[in-house]
Amino acid sequence: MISTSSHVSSRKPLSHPIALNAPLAGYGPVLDFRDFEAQLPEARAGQRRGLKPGESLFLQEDRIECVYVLLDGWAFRYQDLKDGRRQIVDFALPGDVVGLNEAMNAPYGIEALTPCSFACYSRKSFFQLVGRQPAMGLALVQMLARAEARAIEHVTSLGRRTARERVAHLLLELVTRLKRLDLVADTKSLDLPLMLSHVADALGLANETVCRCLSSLRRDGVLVLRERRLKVLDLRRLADEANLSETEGSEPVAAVMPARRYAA
Amino acid sequence: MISTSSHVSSRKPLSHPIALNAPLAGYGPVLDFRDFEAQLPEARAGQRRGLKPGESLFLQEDRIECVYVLLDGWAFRYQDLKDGRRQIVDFALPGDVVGLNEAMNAPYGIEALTPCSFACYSRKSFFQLVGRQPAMGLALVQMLARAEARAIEHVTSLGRRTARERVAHLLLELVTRLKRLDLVADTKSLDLPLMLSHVADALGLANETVCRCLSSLRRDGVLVLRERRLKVLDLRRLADEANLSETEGSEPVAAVMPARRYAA
DNA sequence: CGTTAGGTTGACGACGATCAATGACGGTGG
DNA sequence: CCACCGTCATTGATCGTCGTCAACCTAACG
Repeated sequence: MISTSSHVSSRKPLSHPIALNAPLAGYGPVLDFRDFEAQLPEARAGQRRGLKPGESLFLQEDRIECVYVLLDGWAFRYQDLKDGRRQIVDFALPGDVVGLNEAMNAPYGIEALTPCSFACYSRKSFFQLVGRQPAMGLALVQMLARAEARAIEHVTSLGRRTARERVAHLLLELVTRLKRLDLVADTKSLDLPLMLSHVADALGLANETVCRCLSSLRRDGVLVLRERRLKVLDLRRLADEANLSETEGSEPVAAVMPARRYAA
Repeated sequence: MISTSSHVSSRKPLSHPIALNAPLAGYGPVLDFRDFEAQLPEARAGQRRGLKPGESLFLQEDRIECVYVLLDGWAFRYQDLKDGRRQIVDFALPGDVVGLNEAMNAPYGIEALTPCSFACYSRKSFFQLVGRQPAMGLALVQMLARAEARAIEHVTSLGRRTARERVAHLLLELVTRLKRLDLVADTKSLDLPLMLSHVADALGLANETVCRCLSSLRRDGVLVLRERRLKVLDLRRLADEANLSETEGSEPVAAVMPARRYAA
């Protein structure tokens, strides 16, 4: 494991529960569906579903009836090939919604990376509830937009980036998302509940290759991996290593990462 | 070009314009947004935007205001890296909607592959119109679900399939989509307005590699590429070559492809 | 005709996969 | 407490797929 601890701190609640006039701009305060859940009257709260690391929320091919909001923990979506190889498609972090726009049978499975807690809604009640909270409709669109942007970046990574760039890019993405969610205490140090095999399966690489890339990034002073805890020493460098797309370079990354160089 | 002709036949209208009680099942009759457009009273029709092959609807990084429905032609979404490499993220076929859930700035550009015609709507009026046509809300969700499934397959392809498998998989995907849209006259022969470089950029390969894969698939009797027109000789074989995901094998593919073996 | 864009084929090299051995760590049971 | 085991990380050696470079071909077009 890159990280020993498989727990993810439950975050602090927002100061004011829901910003009703959230700006449409993509990079305003983050609304996520944990707020949605917090807002609901008791009776409306979704049924809970807890998962231990390694357990599945549903399997590829399962008929899925529900929309799930990940309240706490990390999970991932994956797809298996007939020949047994696995591809991790996306990581789900607290606030992410899964099972939203599938047809009948999910083309992927969901597996917990840490202990997870999901809220489950029938499609119907989910949309009813969203309809009742106008800000949540907006949040939903924003979330889908971010998920799609990530999917696109993922395709680009696998298609056009070297192994080292892919690793750097994934780490950068995760750091960025965690920051958005206020899940990183310290800017530089964070727990990723990932094994080499998860990173490898996400990036279309072999475990050994990921290991070598991490080692070389460490040798080059970009990060430290000690006692199974990842410290990013130099975010700017990491971004350089990631060979970002033209869009990525500009706003979102910059907005989330105050340019912070060597000087501690 | 794999295909000489860059025109795409405009399809026949549905016999009955909109099936209001479309089954929720993913594989019922295909509703697409060309119907939506056809249904609108004159005054509501979106403004038209025509594109010639190679022209862009918008560029990566552009602020996009509109939702676009592709009425006719082929286009593709792409992303450029800082070092100049390009990745094609997705192909858009008639009936596809683009620009739907972006935040402010598109993380990708759109370029026409054939002469294209788009209908443009402001976000607001698009959602109003969709709200007025209940079946279209359903169609929208189905379309998004299919697009997401494709994105996932794309990630899996790039991550875990060999060059040959990727090429077979892409061809299969395109054949399947064209059939769904009634855009293939003959089962076995079809025009793909693609150059090697498009396939290569979509699959994260070099032009030469794509060329070699196509040649070898031809040698092996899976397809024919004569006078720049692609004929698929053996869909079943093609599906075998594609190393499908566990889900893909079953329904959607099978439903669209009547099992058709060697015997002509 | 010459020019150009794109397709095809071969030779070669590099990046990353695979195979294998070893190390580090945690858990379990004697 | 220590021996044993299983899981995962690490490192080295070798191999294969695919990218790169280069030459040539073909078709379209002025």
